[in-house]
Amino acid sequence: MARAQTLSRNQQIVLDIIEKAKGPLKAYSILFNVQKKGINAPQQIYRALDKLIEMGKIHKIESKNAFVACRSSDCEISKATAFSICESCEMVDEISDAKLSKYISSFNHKKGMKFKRFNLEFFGLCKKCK
Amino acid sequence: MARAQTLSRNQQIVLDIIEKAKGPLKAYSILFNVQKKGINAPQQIYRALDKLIEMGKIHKIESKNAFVACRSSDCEISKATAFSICESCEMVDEISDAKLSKYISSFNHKKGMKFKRFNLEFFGLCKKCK
DNA sequence: ATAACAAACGTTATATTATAACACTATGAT
DNA sequence: ATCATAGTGTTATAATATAACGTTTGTTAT
Repeated sequence: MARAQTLSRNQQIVLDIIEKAKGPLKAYSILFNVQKKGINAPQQIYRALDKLIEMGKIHKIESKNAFVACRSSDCEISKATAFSICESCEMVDEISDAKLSKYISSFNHKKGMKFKRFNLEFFGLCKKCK
Repeated sequence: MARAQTLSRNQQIVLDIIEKAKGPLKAYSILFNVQKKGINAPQQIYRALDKLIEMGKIHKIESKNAFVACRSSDCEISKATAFSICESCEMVDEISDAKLSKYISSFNHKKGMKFKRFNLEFFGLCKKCK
């Protein structure tokens, strides 16, 4: 059996940094921030990121190649993610709206494809930047 | 004034390749395919791609760093894109479903952000791969 | 027609993002 | 104890994307 929720040393270090951050972090910026803790190579970061994503602890913002902590306790499996992204200040906010998520999840493609998961990214200007 | 819909030489070359392709193409695979036509550098590809995206002729599949031709004549401005992506064969299909698009477009974030555009990517197994 | 401006081009160099491969270590299950 | 699995550290390299510069072409206004 896989260890239930225990994080490995590197996973914990990477998660801590991402959770403390105000916005999305890039892999190499994480790397630079943890070199004092003895992590030296991109591989170590990417491996931790992969696992954290699998566990639903973080999400990747695909349009930015950046990573944010998951704030909505109910998406452990990360199969329905939605974000709002400010095109000016780059702020990212996770949207957890049950209705929206349910609506999209129940969408069925004509061509017979069954969806396991979706990712939705909204773009605009946040309150501040407007 | 910008030229209405005329494509430049490089833009046309790149668009042709993408339109002929059965699936999403990566920038460097486009590059390798057009070297015989005198395009030698990534810059030339990326510049064409940027313009084609602006014009709504192609879309970027963010989760794959790949590009597909736009098949739905009504998204010239590319502000509401949705794709289904097979996790096995990598097939990508543009979804144009007015109802879905309308529903998502009309979604308003609590935090006061006004959305200009969204991109939705569904993942699963296509008919063949199931 | 031509000057002025904007868009596109070609090129070299470099930055950024991500993975391959290999040997080693720690942990958990039987 | 031993076997399997997950995690680690490291070097090297692949893949994706942009910066910067000077030139050429196309469009617009005069």
